[in-house]
Amino acid sequence: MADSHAGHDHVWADDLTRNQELVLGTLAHATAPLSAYDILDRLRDEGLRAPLQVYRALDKLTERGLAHRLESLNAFVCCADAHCHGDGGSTAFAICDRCGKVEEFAEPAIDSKLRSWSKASGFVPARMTIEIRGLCKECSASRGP
Amino acid sequence: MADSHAGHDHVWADDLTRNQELVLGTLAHATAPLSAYDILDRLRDEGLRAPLQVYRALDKLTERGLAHRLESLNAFVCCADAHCHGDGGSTAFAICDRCGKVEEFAEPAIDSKLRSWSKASGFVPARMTIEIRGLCKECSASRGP
DNA sequence: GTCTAGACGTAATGTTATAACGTCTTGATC
DNA sequence: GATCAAGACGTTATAACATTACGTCTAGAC
Ligand SMILES: [Zn+2]
Ligand SMILES: [Zn+2]
Ligand SMILES: [Zn+2]
Ligand SMILES: [Zn+2]
Repeated sequence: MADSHAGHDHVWADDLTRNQELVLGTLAHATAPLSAYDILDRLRDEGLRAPLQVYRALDKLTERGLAHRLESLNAFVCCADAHCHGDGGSTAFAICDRCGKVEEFAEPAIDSKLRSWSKASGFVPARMTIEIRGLCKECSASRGP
Repeated sequence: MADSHAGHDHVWADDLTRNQELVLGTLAHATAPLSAYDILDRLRDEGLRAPLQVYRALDKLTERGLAHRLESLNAFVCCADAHCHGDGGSTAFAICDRCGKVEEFAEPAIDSKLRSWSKASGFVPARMTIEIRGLCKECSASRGP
């Protein structure tokens, strides 16, 4: 095969490897966060056989901000915010415990509060995790007032 | 043994079980977060043999706010803030990637921002995770200007 | 005394993540 | 064009984290 990894249906970046594209594509089509093993299962037909192939791709994708790891779930989502990639600001996630839907949002005021606490404490931040678990609008509506 | 589990050196609550006291005591004496298996290893001499004994105690302790789970580390710490226990407000953690030290702090403004985002979005929050990874004051000082 | 709820002990298993090794491709350098 | 270095890749094995399932024991309610 001369032309590598053709057949994808969206381009996120021009220099992703085949495995990275496969993993990102899988995340993009998912409606809920996927664990690395979920992703692996969905890519068996594409030839992936080992967890490490997925973890390596996820490492690169999260480094570049094209995907995010949800720490409270040990799972991954495709970045939903074009402005988010690599702007250094922290991103927050609201995760529905019932349907799995994830909303990615930025609250600059939160980021700024965390930074000012850090500055005051002498702590040098490298990475921030902000996750809310609960019920999304639809799921809470279907459970009573 | 008539009098159950004597010999501890601090009382956090009057109704902890023996396993819960052992686990909380272990966390209280640690200088960095401990995984469930770390805790288990330190309690072999007290008779604990299985992970579940530790996980069950941790579940109860975290429910009551006497210990906290650090999601980005899959590890646990003793609660460091007497005001924190069960006040419903979210607690934030700054975790040093070099020495492991954890600082627990409350930023009501952050909590309030997250709640107002939730209200505006129709999301019903149940639990919030706020963790900053980086270098503590001492560790960043010993690494250059 | 009987019943029940909850903590406990144990074994087995499931899930998430990394270590260690060698190969292959690509692109720079000589 | 040969050599070299960096980095993606494939594979196996293993480590680290967490839960399911089942039976026992005790304390308190009735
Ligand atoms: Zn994003
Ligand atoms: Zn939902
Ligand atoms: Zn606390
Ligand atoms: Zn430190």
